[in-house]
Amino acid sequence: MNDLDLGAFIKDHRKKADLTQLQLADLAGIGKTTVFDIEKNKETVRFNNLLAVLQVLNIKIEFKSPLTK
Amino acid sequence: MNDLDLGAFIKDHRKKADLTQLQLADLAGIGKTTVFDIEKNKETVRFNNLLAVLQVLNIKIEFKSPLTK
DNA sequence: CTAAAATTACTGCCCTAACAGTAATATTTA
DNA sequence: TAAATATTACTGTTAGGGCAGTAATTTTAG
Repeated sequence: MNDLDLGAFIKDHRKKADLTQLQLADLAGIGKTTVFDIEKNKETVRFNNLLAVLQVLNIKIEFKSPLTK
Repeated sequence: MNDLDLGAFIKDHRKKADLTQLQLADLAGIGKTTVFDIEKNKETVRFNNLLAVLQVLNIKIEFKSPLTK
């Protein structure tokens, strides 16, 4: 599917936002362990936690199919 | 963020693929209850389970930020 | 180099997502 | 219409994600 390294992508954006993992976790309202897991590409994280992180970093998520392309 | 109704979006694609929830669940390797939850927009589902469903339906996920736009 | 900060890693507990089974509705088909 | 199928809903059990706390390692700042 998307072989993008989402963890690295998020980490990069966090750095550019000048946030530590703990700060990002607090802003997203989740635990620091979860932020760490997400940046480590742990896919078993809950979708809402991932969304919370993306929202803080102003990253939008899009879904595309051959139908909607 | 994306105020798309992801559940309805997935359901629509499942219908177009002519799959029942149970068939989709089996193809994705997850339980039928989880498919039901996803179509009901339960955001606390695990990201990997959502990805499995998207993959079966040939839906790609993209992440966009003002930086990568 | 040294000190401070951040990241990575591990632990144990709690909570709940995931699941199969079942049943009640809803929808589709004959 | 009735029968078959699919969806929605609920339940009890189980596996593991989430979390704070802690500590070790790495990175950054002075």
